[in-house]
Amino acid sequence: MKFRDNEAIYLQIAAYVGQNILLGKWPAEQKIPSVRDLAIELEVNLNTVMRSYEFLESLGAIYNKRGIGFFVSPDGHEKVKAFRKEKFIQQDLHDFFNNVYLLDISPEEILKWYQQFKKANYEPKPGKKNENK
Amino acid sequence: MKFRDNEAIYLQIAAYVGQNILLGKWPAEQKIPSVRDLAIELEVNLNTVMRSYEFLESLGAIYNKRGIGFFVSPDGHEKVKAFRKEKFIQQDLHDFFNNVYLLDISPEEILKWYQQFKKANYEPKPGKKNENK
DNA sequence: TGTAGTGTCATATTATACTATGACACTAGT
DNA sequence: ACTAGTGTCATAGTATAATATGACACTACA
Repeated sequence: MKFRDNEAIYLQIAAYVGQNILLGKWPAEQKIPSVRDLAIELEVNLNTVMRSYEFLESLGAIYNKRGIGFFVSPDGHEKVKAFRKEKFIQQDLHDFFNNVYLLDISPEEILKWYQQFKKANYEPKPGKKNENK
Repeated sequence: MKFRDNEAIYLQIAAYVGQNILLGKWPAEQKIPSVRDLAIELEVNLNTVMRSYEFLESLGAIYNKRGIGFFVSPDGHEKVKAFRKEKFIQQDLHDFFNNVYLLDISPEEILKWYQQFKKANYEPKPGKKNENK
């Protein structure tokens, strides 16, 4: 997996897991990949994934069954959403608006780009099957 | 100065300097604070500010006069704007839209918040003078 | 010609993230 | 009972950011 260099890898992995929960790919009570499997899949160290899971567990988004693995909490979806919204409002929004203002970008242009974004990333593509992986 | 913990301090300082250039507070050919002065003002180490200035110099936004100090490049405004726009388009925009989609926030709400942001941060406040510091 | 202000360089130390590796205990299923 | 899969713990090593200091060369100016 490709990682940005401006954020800790374990937080990007937590965001990746959170996104799968938010999108419903990993529903409540479902087992998520083991720390070893996800480490191999994302090509990072086992300890790094463990740090991500510890973080998500501290949010109450996932929980652990001894000897078995990690599972999405019954209210995992809400927990992830609450955390992301908090961060979004408190941090991302201000920086984003500041850039829009300083770079002199019109709100209309932003709206247009957003429509393109949705189409490109979340529109059902009729010709494809098995988008999961 | 308060720094976020999710981005290197020297980059946040570079962004701070860049913002002053974009806002016209520090026009072309004007001398910017010495590494020592800015280090004291922002309560960081001298070396950290030097790293910020090296970075901005590599962008062509500022340049150095030996023994005197750093100055805003003739096209410093454009250089800063080009860099920020590139980063904005390539990195920030996708994450922002992704959050808007996942958190189910309406574009109309974003627009409303943006108007509030502009009023709160960039509207001239009649009662105040000497906003610089 | 001092001297204060400037950037520059070198070294050492601390903290954190990430990696690498080995060992251990718990659980499920054979 | 054995075994495979799970999380957990401990230790060590590497890289980077940030700090703390001291020393040096250049420039402007009194």
